Parts: sequence; C-alpha cells; structure tokens
Amino acid sequence: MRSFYVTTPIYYVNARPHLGHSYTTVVCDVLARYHRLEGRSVHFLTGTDEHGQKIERAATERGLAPIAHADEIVAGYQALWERLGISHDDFIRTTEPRHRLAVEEIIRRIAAAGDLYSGRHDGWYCTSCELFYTEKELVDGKRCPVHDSEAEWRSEENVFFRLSRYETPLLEWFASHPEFVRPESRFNEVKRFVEAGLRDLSVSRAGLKWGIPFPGHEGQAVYVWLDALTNYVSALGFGREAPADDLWNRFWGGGEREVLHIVGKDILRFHTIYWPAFLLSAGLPLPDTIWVHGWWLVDQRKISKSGARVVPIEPLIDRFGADAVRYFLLRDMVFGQDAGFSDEAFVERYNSDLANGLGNTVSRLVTLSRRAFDGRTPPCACDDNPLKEGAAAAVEKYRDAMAELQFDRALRAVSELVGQVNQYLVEREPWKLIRQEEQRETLSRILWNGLEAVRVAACALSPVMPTASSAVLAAIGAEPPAGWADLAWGGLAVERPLPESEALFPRIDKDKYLAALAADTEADASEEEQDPVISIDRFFETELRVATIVAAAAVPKSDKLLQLTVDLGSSRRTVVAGIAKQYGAADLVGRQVVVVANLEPAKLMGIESQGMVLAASDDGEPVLLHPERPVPDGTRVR
RNA sequence: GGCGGUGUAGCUCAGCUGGUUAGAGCGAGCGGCUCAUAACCGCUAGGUCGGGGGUUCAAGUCCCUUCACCGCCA
Repeated sequence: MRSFYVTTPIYYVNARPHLGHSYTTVVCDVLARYHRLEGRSVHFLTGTDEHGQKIERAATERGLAPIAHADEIVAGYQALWERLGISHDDFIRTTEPRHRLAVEEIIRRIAAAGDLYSGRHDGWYCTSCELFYTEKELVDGKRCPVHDSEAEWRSEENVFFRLSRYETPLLEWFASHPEFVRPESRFNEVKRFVEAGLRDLSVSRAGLKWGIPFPGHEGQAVYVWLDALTNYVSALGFGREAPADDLWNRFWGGGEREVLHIVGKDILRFHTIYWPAFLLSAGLPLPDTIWVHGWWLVDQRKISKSGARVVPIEPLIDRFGADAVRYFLLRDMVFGQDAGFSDEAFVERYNSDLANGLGNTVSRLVTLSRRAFDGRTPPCACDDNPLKEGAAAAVEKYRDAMAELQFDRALRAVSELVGQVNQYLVEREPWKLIRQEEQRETLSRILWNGLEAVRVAACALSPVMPTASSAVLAAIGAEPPAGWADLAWGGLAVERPLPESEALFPRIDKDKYLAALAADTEADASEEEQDPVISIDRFFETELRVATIVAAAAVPKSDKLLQLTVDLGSSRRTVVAGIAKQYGAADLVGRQVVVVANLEPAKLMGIESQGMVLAASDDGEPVLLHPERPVPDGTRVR
C-alpha cells in the first residue's frame, strides 16, 4: 500500500489563526486519520512560514526580534491545533536549521541545472505581498491592489530562476497527470496560465535581513516562495547528510508513495507552477496532487461592505467543542467550492445532525437497553436485518466519498444511517416489548441492531470527530476502531455493561444562542464606537495656530484652489486651499484664519502646500473659521 | 476584453454518459408515537430547473444566444 504524505500550507506568522487556517488544517487531519485507519503509513505535516520583510517590520514595530515575534505567533497556532485535536506528525518552521539545509540543497541543485542567473529587477514593490507589480496593476498607479498600501520603487540585482524553460515540461506533466491539480476547474486555470507563457522568476531579494542567505550570492536572501515551498521536503530530511529516519524515501523520494498538498485557492499558482518547476529543475519527484479548496465567506448583511469579518474560531470551540466545529467545517462546505459561514447554519447543523440525530439516537437506544437488559447491551445479536444492509451501503458511500475528498457526502451517508436507525425503531416499537417477557429475544435483536448500526456510524465518524466518536462508542459499550475491518457488521459485544451517560451533544436553543451572540456583537460595537475617542495629548499633537492671510491668488487651471500666503508671526508660508468657489482672492487678504501648522507638506497642482486652512464643511461647502477678535499671529489654538 | 465556473423548492444543495409524474436535508404546516436531548416517525409543501431560441420521439441534462454573480488572465 502506498504511503500517504499530506500537508497543509505553512502559515505566515503575520497574524493569528482564523477559520480559514483551521479549515485547511482540519481537512488534512481528517485525511491523515482516515488513512491511518486504512492501515497506510501516514505522515502529516503543518508548520509556519516565518521569513520576509513583512515579518521583520512587524517585529520591529512591536519592539521584538523577528524570531521572538514568530515564536509568539507559532505558540498561538500550536495551541489552537492542540485544541482542535490536530494529529500532525511534524511541525516545520522555516527558521529551523533543518529547513535551511534543505533550501540550500535545492538551490544547489537548481544552480547545477543551470537554471539560475543574476539580473536586474526593478519595479513597484509591495512589502506586504513581497511582490513586484507593474504600474498598471497598482491602484492609482501607486497603491498595492491587495493591501492598498503604497508600493515602493525598487531597483535591485536579483537571482532569477529560468521558469520560462519549464513551460513545455510543465504542460507535458499536466497532460500526463490528469489528477495533478484538483478540482478540474482550477487545473484549467493553471494550464491556461502556463500556456500564456511563463516569465523567469526572481527568487532572491537584496537587503532582506530576515531570510535565508542565498548561497553564492552575497547580500541576497532567498525569496519567500522558494524558501516556503521547500518546507514540504525539508521536513522529510531532504538536504541532511544522514537522516536518522528514512522519511524522505518513504514519503517522497521512493516510488510507492502518495503526496497530497492541500491548499487554498489564493496560493494556487505557487503550488502548481513554481513548486513543480523548482522540483523538475532540481531533479526531484513531484507531488501527486495539489488539491485546492475554497474559502469560507461571511454573509455581511451588516453594514460593513469592506473586508469580510474574520470568524474567530475559539468561541465556537468553547461553546460546542472541537469535534462539533470539525464536523461543521467538513459537512457544510463542498470541498473545492466556497461556502458561507453563519452562526445560524452552525447551530442548525449541530442540532439536526449531532443533537437530534446521533446524540438522541444513542440516548434512546442506551436507555432502552439499560432498562431491558439490566444495564447491559442486549444478549442476542442479529445478522439479518435491514439495518445491516443499510450500514453496509452507508459505509460504501462514505468510503467512496472520502476517497474523493467529498467530505460533505461522506458525512451525509453517515447521517442517513442514523436516520435509518430511528426509522427502524419507530417501526419496531421496542418500548412496547419491554414488559413482555416472551418478546425478550425479539427486543434484544431490535436493540442490538440499533446499537450496532450506531457503532458503525460512530466508527466512520472517528476521523472527523475523534473524541466524540470515542465517547459515543464508550456510551454503547464498544471500542474505538482500530482499522476499517471494524466497520463491518457484527462488532458489538453482547451483554457488555452500558454506562449511564450524559447527553453527548446537548441540544442548543437556537433563538437564545443567536440572541446572545447578537447581544455580544452589540456590546462590541458600542465599545468600538468609544474607540475613536482620543486623549488630550493626542489632540495636542495637532498644532493649530492663528495666521493672517497676506496674499492670495487663484491657482491656474483650477477652479477650486487658491494659493495663500499666511503670516504665522514668526514665519510665512504657502498654503493651498480649496475655497476658490466660495471666496474671492482679493477678499481674503488681511483676514485671520486658523491653520494646521505641523501638517506634512503636500503638492497640489504643482504647488507645495505647507499647511491647511481650517473651515467648517457645510454640506461640503467650506466656511472659513476665524478668531472672534484679532489676536497675534502664531497664537496657538487649543 | 479573453478564458472558465455558477445560476434547480424559503434556505443549503443532489441530479453520471439526454428518457417513467424534477430529488434530498433544513425550515414551515398537519398527523402519529412517547424509549429519547420539546426529540423521533409519517404526510404535505405544487419549484416556468436564470431568460430566449434550437436539435431530438424525448432536455435541468446537448447546441446557439442573452442576463446576473464568481474566479483566472489581459
């Protein structure tokens, strides 16, 4: 059986984890657990991407060393993964020595293949994206289209990777590996992108201190993507002299393996074009599949039209438990598509599938069985009944869906089985048989069937809800599955003690829950409203002074602007004001106004304005402010 | 502007290579049951399958066109 290597992207340590990170990681965890149950040799990797100017700057702003900043964010990720029950085998950090070795080795190989050269690179650079942009791509010719921050003009000597050389090899690879990128629509995007032609890629940055030094190129650091992508092999010991384990051969270098990268659609190109090209150049095997999933979107019925609300995941875990969150994430998103997140959908899913469905079914079966059979599982098993067939069909559907990463379908199949149990119980009405001694065997078979079907369902759920699955199994006197053989009918022992158990998934009052959330949100909102309050010190940062207008003239080619010369007592300045429509130049001379004296100079129509004249804005129309009686020029306004 | 995707019951979605009265879950209404977490079971809800045109004995399912939204590219 092929080994199975599954990876999350490594997460950038610029922000705390949110729903999106959790989703990707949970998906990988479910796959890892699923394939472990299948008996495959599994390696599950996640980690963090920690280099780059953005991190360097963020750390500096916080007065921390970059690594200290990274450590803190990493701790947050690791704590969350712990809470979510993530069973990764390794956690790679790009700041680790083992990673650096791998990056150096892959560069050595790429260089040996003749795919690196030095060249000049100039253009507009966004430090947030760590990318160069063309002027066209920038908003207003100067702002990053993604971050809306101002791009910097950079001109530097860089190391380039001959990506253009891999156009044909990549297309050939795509053609011969129809499952290289999934879903298919994403694969099409990638193919078209490559067909349109590939430009060589800058793979180094000059002057980047927080990065891996580029071997053989003094003063250059490895560009973040070449750095980051290599994590997938560095964690396996690639580049190390004598790896203690044989991870590299078992999970990447050898033949009988499956490598699966799970990524969000935002990093499609890096994983499906750059990464394979790097590997081809380095003479290394490629991953089998890059599977691209969509995003969780938040319905913004509330005002804020800008940026979607970030969904914090901790409160959900606090309230419902990690397993319920995991279940929801997999059940309510069609893998590969976008999905909408809402608290309402969450509660509804929780109540219908887990509380009313699985939880309640366990509860009614356990209660009946305990009552009828002295606190034990029924004494007679049964090998011929509709539930047996239902369970077999459900397991087949479940496994087919899981193999295709159709988690929603897999879980639906399990819910259907639970539904069949309830149906079966209503048809057989076991509660009516409890007091009839002569029906004891019939009753036993009925309850045993129900319990056994639940056992199968719970086993199937174990990759998705490891803890809850064990709890269900314990409640019905069964064991957690050791392998898929345990999904076969007949695993429930007879006359096993049935513990008295609490509700596994207590039903949530949806209206109350949503009302409580709304109240919290309102409280937050009112706090936010108070937020804009500034301290007196902050106000005094603005230096307002009285000044007299000593000269005024219309700005050529502008119908709104006037060029004013104002006397601040100790100095004179030029100020450009957009008041030409309301005030004639001649009328203004001699008037006292209030100006912002410490404003950063700005060019308006080619004239440098060294301040700003204060005016009330009456429906957009400026109305100049002036002192009630003349005061010396330069008097501070406060 | 080019390429691709999506548009099916109030909501979330199934509907493979065209073929009986277009399905499921949730929500809603009605009825049943009482073992269970005010749960569970049954029935009902009559949706022009975005619009228009075409191919066919037969189209949600193929072709053309058009609208809306999304993605990638330019």
